[in-house]
Amino acid sequence: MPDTPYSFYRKLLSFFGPQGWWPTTPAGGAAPVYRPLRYSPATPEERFEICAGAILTQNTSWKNVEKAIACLNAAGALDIRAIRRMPRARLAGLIRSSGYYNQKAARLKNFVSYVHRARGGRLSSLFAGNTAAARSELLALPGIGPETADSMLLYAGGKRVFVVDAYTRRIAGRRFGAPDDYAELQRFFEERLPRSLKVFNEFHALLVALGKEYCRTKPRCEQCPVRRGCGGRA
DNA sequence: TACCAGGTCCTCG
DNA sequence: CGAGGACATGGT
Repeated sequence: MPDTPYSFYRKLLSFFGPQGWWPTTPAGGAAPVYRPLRYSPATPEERFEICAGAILTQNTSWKNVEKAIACLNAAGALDIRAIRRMPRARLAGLIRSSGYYNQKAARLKNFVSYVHRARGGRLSSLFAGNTAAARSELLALPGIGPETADSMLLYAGGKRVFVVDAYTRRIAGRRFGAPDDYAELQRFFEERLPRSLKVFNEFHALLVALGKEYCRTKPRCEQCPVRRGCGGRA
């Protein structure tokens, strides 16, 4: 019997366990850590770190991003005002390990100026209001596309938004024959899942876990923990 | 050595 | 509108 998106989610959760997304740096800590079973960021600092991480991880492995975040943190620059005041070239140096550092430095600076100018320096004001409106404002910023915006809304804002990434596309295509287009694929999942922040939070993280280890470009179906119920389409 | 990684934007045809 | 390229580091 083929899985529904929700039964598929439950299998992934029981195999991999809670993923603790989005990782953030503990007070006094050196690098981000995963925090299982917390589905909304507690502090404004965590919210900002998540937004910054969402930009830094664009088409880049999280390992490289962790280093960049650790450097920012060590420089006292995991902070809206600090980044707003920092020269772009210095910021680029701090985030060097995350790749595309010139672009990403510009994107980060654009993001913090927006938060300063339009949100009085408070990210919470962005997430406190209408979600669709917040999403539009984010998408209007240079270097923030649908996945980055939705990651911010879900993991920094605690909004019930389904995040689509490359793994989601690959897995949903193979398993469900789901559409490839961002908005259509997002709706595919949102229409078929319970209205639960936990499910949206964990599901995306679990798809990344499956995509990294098993449902890769060259899939490892023999070892896949959820091969039963998989259509195995292109 | 190539290829890939928790994308986005720009340019062509 | 869709394909193709630029952006860049670090791991396998």
